[in-house]
Amino acid sequence: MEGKKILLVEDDPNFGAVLKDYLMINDFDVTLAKNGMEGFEKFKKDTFDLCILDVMMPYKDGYTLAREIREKNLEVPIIFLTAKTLKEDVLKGYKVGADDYLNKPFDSEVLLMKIKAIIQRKASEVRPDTTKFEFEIGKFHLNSKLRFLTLPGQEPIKLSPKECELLKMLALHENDLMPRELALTKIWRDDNYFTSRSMDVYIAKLRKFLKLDPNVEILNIHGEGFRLVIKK
Amino acid sequence: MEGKKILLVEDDPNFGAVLKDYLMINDFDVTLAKNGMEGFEKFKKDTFDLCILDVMMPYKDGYTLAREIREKNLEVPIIFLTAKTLKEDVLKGYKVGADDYLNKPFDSEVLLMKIKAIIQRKASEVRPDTTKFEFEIGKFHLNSKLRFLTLPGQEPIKLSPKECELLKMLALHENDLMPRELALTKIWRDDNYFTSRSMDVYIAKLRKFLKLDPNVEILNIHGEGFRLVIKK
DNA sequence: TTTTTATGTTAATCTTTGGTTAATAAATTT
DNA sequence: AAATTTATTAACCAAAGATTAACATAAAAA
Repeated sequence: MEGKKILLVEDDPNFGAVLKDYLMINDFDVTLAKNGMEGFEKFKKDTFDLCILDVMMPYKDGYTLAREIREKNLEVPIIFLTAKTLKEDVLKGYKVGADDYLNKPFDSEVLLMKIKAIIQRKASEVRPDTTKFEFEIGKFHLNSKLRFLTLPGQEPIKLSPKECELLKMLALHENDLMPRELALTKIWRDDNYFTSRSMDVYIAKLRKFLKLDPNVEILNIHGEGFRLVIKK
Repeated sequence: MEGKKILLVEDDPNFGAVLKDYLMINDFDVTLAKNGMEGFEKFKKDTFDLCILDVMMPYKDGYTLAREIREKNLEVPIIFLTAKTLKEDVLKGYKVGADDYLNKPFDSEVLLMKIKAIIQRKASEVRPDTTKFEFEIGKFHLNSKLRFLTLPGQEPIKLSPKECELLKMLALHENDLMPRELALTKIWRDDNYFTSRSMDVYIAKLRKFLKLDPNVEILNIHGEGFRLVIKK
């Protein structure tokens, strides 16, 4: 149970900091974001065991964020925090795929118990690969479990593990920056000159595959990373 | 979702009857017990998809009942109903292995949502199907109990235990990835270089058998496992 | 502009994994 | 105990995958 990663999205800075500290004292590795936007950015850049989302937030509320998170990851447990006790809100939360619901003010010990129960449950699930593994990339379809890339009417292209993981990571950030560092640390598990060059070789390979659809391309953002653009 | 069996244990006859009716209107098959004792008797006599237990009951309270139920069944989801909002009670509930917690009076629609969410979740958990022993594999028929692989008009092929288990595991994952590791841990009960090579030998044997139907083949997914593809 | 750094690309090399056959060992049956 | 079946291990080769080197170009910094 130690060192499980929690993404905490809470706009109230005081409450957020207190809750973060409380969770960290209890051996969780907590990342705090102060709004939905930031929360989603942080979610994309790391892998979490649990998300705790405040419902009421400016710009992007907890439900919207939850929906975006579910698009990228079908299994990560989500707990909502809310000041409101409105029935509609609770229902909305469950519909979006919440794992639990907690009214503010709540007892921190209860939250801790819920967190433990949920993480426990997820761990004990003998799971069929429920992580997202199918992606639409322009006219392409990527199945990252069976590792192939298909284009209607075409013979499927078999992908190597690295090709596949890299393309998947690009797809998870579609039309957005996929930082070099992210791919290197996640896929190559090391970030140095050589792994970086290796990744460039893989980018070239993917570009060759993706040429078959002129609306799809991988752009470089100098010094930052790559961007999979899909023109519609 | 229809026809799921719910065990409802509630000592208040009025409330119990109303809740039972409400759930039955919503297509659940509800068994009502009016105390912990009766609840446990009924639990043992049937198989339920969910238990809803009132916490405050004479003779045997909800927690005690939950513990007894957990002794018999580690899987079945349990929801507690309670009039009290005491923290200790909620914590106690989670410790006993509750899936959720609901304060009375509660909104029936929220309960319904929770029930659906919980049953959904359980349904998506895979249970390895140990019972199934007959498989159609292209033109072949596999009986993994008698360890026969038959092709219409052909002499049945006798399979050795390992051949048979491996083919069965492939068939259970038909057209999908059967991870190396899975077969090794389940069939060989060990995952090392030698068992892995042994498995490769068995894959070769199975391929030889399966050659008789050109629409069936075992593909390798490099570094991951194998895939039994059946072209239709 | 010049210099440096980052990226694009191809091909050669190295490493890991898998396919296959055959030899041995272990278990089961006769 | 001999024969037979089943399972493991070895050996060798092929294929797939990953890295590195080499050289080119593009972008940013000096």
